[in-house]
Amino acid sequence: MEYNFREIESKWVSFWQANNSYRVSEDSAKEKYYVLDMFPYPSGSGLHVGHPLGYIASDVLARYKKLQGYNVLHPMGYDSFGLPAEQYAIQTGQHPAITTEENIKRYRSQLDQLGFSYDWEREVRTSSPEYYKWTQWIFKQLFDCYYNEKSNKAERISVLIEEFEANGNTNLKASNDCEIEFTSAEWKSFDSKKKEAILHNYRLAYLADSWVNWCPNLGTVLANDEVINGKSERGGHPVVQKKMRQWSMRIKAYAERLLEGLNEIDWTDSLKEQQRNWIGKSVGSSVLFDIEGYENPLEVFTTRPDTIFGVSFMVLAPEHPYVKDITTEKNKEAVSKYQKASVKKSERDRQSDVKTITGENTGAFAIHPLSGDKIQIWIADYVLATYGTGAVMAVPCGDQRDYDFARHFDIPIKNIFQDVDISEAAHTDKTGILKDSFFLNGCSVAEGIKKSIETLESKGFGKGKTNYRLRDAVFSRQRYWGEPFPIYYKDELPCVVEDQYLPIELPKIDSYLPTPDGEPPLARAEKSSWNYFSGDRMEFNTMPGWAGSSWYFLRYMDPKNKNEFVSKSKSEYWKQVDLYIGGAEHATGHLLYARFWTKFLFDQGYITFDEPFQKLINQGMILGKSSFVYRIADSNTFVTKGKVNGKEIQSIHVDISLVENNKLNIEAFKEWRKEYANATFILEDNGDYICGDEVEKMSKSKFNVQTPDDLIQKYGADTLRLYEMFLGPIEQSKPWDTKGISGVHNFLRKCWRLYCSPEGVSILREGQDVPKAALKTLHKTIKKVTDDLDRYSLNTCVSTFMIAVNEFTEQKCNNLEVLDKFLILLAPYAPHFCEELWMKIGNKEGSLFESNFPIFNQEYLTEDSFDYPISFNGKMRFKANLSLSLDRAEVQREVERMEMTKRWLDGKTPKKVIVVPGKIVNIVF
RNA sequence: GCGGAUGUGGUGAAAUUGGUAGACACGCUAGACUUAGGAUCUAGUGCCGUGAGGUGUGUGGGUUCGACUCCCUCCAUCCGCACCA
Repeated sequence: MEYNFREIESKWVSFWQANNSYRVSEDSAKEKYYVLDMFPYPSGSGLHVGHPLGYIASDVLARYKKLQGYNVLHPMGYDSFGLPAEQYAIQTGQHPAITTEENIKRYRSQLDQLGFSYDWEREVRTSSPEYYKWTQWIFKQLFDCYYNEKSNKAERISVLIEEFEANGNTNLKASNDCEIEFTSAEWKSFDSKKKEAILHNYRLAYLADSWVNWCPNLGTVLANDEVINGKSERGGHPVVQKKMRQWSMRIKAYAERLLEGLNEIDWTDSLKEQQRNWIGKSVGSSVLFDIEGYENPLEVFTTRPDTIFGVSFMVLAPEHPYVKDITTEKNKEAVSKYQKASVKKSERDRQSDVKTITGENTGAFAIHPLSGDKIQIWIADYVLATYGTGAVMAVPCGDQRDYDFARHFDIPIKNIFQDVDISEAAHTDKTGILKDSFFLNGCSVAEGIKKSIETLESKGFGKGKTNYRLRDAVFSRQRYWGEPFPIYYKDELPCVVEDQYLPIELPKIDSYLPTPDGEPPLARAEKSSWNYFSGDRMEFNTMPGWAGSSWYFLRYMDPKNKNEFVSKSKSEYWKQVDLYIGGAEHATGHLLYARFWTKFLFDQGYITFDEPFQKLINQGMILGKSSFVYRIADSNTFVTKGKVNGKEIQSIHVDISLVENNKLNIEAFKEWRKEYANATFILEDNGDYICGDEVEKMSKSKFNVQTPDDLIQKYGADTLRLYEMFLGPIEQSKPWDTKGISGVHNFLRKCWRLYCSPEGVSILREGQDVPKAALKTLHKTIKKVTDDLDRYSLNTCVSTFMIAVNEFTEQKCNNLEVLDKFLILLAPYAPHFCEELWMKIGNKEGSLFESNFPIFNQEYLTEDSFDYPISFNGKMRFKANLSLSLDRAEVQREVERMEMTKRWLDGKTPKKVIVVPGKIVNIVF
């Protein structure tokens, strides 16, 4: 074999390892470039072909930037805390650390096979104590900070305490859930327990009794982004609402900055839009309604305060705290029945039941703050307790949901829009002129909103307000395999562990299940099993999966630092990630949380940038291509695709390893399953059995999973790298189909022949006169590849390489100078292949990657003539080679003189002739 | 329902600021060579038509000398959100 990829690839992998070729360090003489992959969870099944897509892309770009002279940081690590290892531990009793270690080894060997240029000395693992020490440390900083809305950043709790001591909390503007107001004197009179409880309402990491998504099957709570359509993201188990004391992160405080920050970063619109949606900002007003015979006013949030005179009833969430107090005796029974029913409903049920209108009248009345009218108060579960104030003012003429509710329960509908018919539906557009609205009469929507807020504020019945859908993130999990909290309890009061005792390591326990009384697994640990123990007990919860992944990109900069999570000088050198590649499924989880932590660390001055990922590319999902055989119903006879017509058949998934280019390997198929051993076949006329195919998600049950290992075995890593890039644009989802991989492999072989004789000896010559054609091909290729890489168009580069090799082959090019440069162009894609040829053609020492990326020179591409497409009425008819020195008029004259032109004009006179020099001629007649 | 993305040959796709639609591959057809290999080489391959030619980038319209590209309408597929007040 001429091109022995197996030998070559293992040779260069060991060379790179032996020479530490990819070790990087800070170098102020060079400009930095930080390329990052989303690190994987090391699962037991290893890498599938979808993973490397992003890794190959980032590796190509990392190598390209390195050749261009950048100091490239390109690290890799493992998000190694996670459920599967723990589930496995529960089943087998084996410590999850052991399983994790094994899985990581497998991942590492798969990654090594692909020839990535990672600096493995910088590897991080979220589950290693050296790493999670700093996750715990960051948690401590969050615990010790609150969000000051005046300075618009996180500040220390000590600053807050000073403020409390000086002024109480009356003038404070800070994100909190504190329900009481107190003066400086009152603060001082509180005992330490009460003080701590109050401070807790301000901390960015805090304990609170909150409604959480509880997944009984997983035995843990889940964050909102881990719940999809009422089921757990992992495993698809049902999720119910439960009130529990949990650690939370006050991410809501950052809602506005997380929203604004999106304008500064280069992410796709769809991703930014998803985050905007998730944050869910709405601007409006809060309005206070007095309740007849009740001391507290009812606060609602509305985005349409201009429609305040259209209010015809109020609706509270069934869980609203006022309900029990204000419901009249007569309505008590019905209301409490309704409440009970809605608590039982899971969020999923509430969602799927959008069409059914339900609700119950409390019998109480609110007083309209501006008109003084009496307004019925209802409860209904379309109002969510967790959004806004859990209460709405219903304006049926302007809101379809309120309209339907009013119709259903026969509540009067007041029309406050001029010349608008609301007999069939509400007027939901933000248009129209108000009427029957006192001082708002004649106002447009925008004027009405402004004026109504002014009036409400001046009368003390409300004020302008912005609401966010984003909720604080639950931060504890009732699990073993996660970061322990640096927290112990004294009299059930949480206390932080001093820095010197970090990390708090996971203690040994006898079983990874919850305790019989429902405590998390850590409650099983003996006091002596903890490497640090204080107070009455340690925290039994562990941190969620997103804790470690929210800051790992920073640790890569300084992975071995024992004194800081990252040194200031190193984070100042490497700064943000310049290019981040990974899947879109992290839109509202990891990518939001990482932004949040980055902003926090920025606020506290630990880093100098507040967005983690400047440019982000979402690689598309790789779908599987399944193959089918067609069995004639109730028989053991299989009919080829071309002869199915009309027969009654069953499609059966067949393992894709038995199929090549839709052609079934019949012998292998017979051996695949016992029941097929005696199968008979109806074949195509040429004797083949052709399978059907369909694009589906990759899954074991569909026999369409493709691991990179087989392909590397068969074609080599360089072929796989080129092929994955060749498939299409990186961000597009596409079916995985090995059909076509041979084309890419053949390209490498053809390229090899350009450099070497069949014996593997270089056939290149140094030439004094470099052929013009070869130079032209080379520089055309340099230009195209550089441009394409700069716009992340990785697929088109591969075509460009193919064209170049085709042209060089045709030119019989054997010029060392030209082909030497071409190797550098190709090297980011096929590093082993290029290193080998680079050495063979005479570069004896070192690695190709120490050289420089070729620079494009226009000189070699300049032509003196051009093959003009000559079109008539916009249709290209023929081509004419004309000198580029001709001006418009001269070109026109030349073209008009031509025989072909006369023929196409067919005696008619051109009305107009458009000449774009160097581009096109268009004759209009 | 709202928001985002995508629609180009038998297949993956290309066409970067409007300027030769289908590059480059796969597959297929015919042929050459070879020890009948998944090797290599040659020719062909959007569709209709023997041909000249016609036609063609999801649909219908518009702007333009010229539209895959810009504008409007509709359709389909995928993704996200969804009683959010």
